[in-house]
Amino acid sequence: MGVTIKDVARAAGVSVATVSRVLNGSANVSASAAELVNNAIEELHYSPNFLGRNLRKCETNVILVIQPTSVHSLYAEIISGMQEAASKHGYDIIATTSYGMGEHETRQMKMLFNRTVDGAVLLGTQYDAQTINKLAENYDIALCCEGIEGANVLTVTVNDEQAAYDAASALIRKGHKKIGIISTNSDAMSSIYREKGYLRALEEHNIPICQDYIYRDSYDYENGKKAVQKFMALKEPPTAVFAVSDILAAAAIKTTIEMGLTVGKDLAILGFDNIALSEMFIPTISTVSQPCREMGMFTIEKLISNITSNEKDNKYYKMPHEIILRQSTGDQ
Amino acid sequence: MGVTIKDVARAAGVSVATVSRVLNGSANVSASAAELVNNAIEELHYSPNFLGRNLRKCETNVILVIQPTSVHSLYAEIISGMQEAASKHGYDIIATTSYGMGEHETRQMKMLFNRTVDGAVLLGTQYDAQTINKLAENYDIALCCEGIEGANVLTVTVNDEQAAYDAASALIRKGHKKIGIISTNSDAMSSIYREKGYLRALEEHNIPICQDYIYRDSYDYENGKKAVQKFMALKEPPTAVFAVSDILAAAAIKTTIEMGLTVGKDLAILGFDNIALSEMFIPTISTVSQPCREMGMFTIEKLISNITSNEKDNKYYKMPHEIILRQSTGDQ
DNA sequence: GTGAAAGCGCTAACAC
DNA sequence: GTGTTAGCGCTTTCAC
Repeated sequence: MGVTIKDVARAAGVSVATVSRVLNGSANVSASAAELVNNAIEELHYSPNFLGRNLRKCETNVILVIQPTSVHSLYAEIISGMQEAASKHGYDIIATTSYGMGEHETRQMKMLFNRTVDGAVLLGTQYDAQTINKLAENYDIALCCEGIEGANVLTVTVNDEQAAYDAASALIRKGHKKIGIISTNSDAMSSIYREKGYLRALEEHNIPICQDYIYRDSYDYENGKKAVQKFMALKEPPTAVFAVSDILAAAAIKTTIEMGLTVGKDLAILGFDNIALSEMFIPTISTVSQPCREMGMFTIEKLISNITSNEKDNKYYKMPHEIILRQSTGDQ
Repeated sequence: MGVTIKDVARAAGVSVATVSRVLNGSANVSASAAELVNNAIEELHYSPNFLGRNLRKCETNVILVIQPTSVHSLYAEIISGMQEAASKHGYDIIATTSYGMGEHETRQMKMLFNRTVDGAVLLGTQYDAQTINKLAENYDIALCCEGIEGANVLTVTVNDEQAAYDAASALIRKGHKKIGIISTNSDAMSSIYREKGYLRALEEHNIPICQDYIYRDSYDYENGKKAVQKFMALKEPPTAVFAVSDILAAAAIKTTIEMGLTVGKDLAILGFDNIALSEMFIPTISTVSQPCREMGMFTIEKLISNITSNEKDNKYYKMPHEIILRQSTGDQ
């Protein structure tokens, strides 16, 4: 093994306690002793072994973030915000990817159980409310981006229902009456609530709901294509489409163009997430923007506060969204 | 603190050694004792504290991966391959993001120095060869995707020079003689070698090199735009462009279209990386594909072998690339 | 202001 | 096959 606190103590001619005090910035150490210690540290290239420290202190100052996928720049932004907030409090963020698979998630969550990390944030999870609630009894966890019905745990998301309502309303305001939705058949709350918001917008504007205008499948890129193909084969195809993700919107746009139609004119398309792609795409994609960095920061602030205090905040926080109209709805 | 090995031992009526043996699958334990222990573990919901275990064993079975950015699906793919290889050997991968900033990278590398992880992979680093070499004396590290001139450490990349040569040659084979390159002014070896490969292709095909056809700036999306604007303002604009990244290529494509030109016809554009975007984009982007998953897997295999053995493999491995021609070069 | 020593949870020699 | 025990590197109480 490498050089330990003992070696430093010996080299500096002080006790390990004094070295430890210097290491931890304790006030009770004389300037002369501190200098001896710091010189020894320098000389020996000493770096404290955190396994020892963490074991002793029963804390690691590390927070685990489990993301369902890492190709999604949405999560990258959120994690970036998390990192900023964490470092402000002396914490580190480490990220793993579950690929939406429970087995991976469970394996990664072991870092929480085996005390390798102090807390965990789940950006979408395979666990159900009951499991989450049981975990939350013993560990500090938070949900971000994706809530779970019945989970009594710190949660931070946008108001998906309202966001989708606003998105559909924006399309209605542009004169559309035949509006399709590309949704998912997953049991993800975000998706369900976005569908609800879409329906409420139609209802409140006295637009009859048409089941043919509702397409449900997985989040996969491919399904944006299938949805548009299905929609456009209808006798009365929609003139606008709301997709619950920008990836689906991108696929929808691509398919629309391949059909020889003009996006934003023949068919308006509006997505969700405002990922990097959305602004790069041709045409640029209208979308609902989530305050990613802020959500990440807020989640970590709250989680660290839960970790360090003994009164747990298990509230459900909803952050403000924003509708961004670009070329794919004929704007800009 | 939670329940410890002692609690389990007491509950099972055995010693901690026996519990430890069961935990670690040691053969020297009777079936009856094992059952007692397993029951106690179940009952108490015991999960071993890895801080204790890791401290004792001087290993964590965790490998740190530092990526310069997390919005890049290229890295996501590589890390996915790493995860697959790691779990095969009972290791976990944790990822952090440096945002290309040395201070972050240094802070994250502390996990290596303080023994929180057994090894580290750098997907592009701010460190210079000298620093890397010094680190490599005491720690197991690997470079993936981006090599460093003079670094004597396990490195896995594609053959950037040859890949760029092949890319430019593909354009030449399509009849282009006026070929621009959108490169970077960073000191990243990948970028430098891609430029070299481009130059060699022109030379070997007796095409004179034109300095006006070489645009250098940062990797930022914006610069793909600027490059095309500069190229197209020339008296003799290029008919093809090779960009050292797909992001730059995407920007170049977008700008070309905005200029009223047809990509693949008026201007052929070929990128590098084959990220998810490249196939989604309109038009689809011709590119050089790196074997991301394989590179990730291979890097981890080698790194774990370095960690567990005492003869270090510090070789530089070059993985095979592939040229993929799509719509942006007028193919498909 | 400083040192001695206990102990965090675990593994692995060693003894039986 | 099982238990006792030392000790991994560190922090922190307690004495002085």
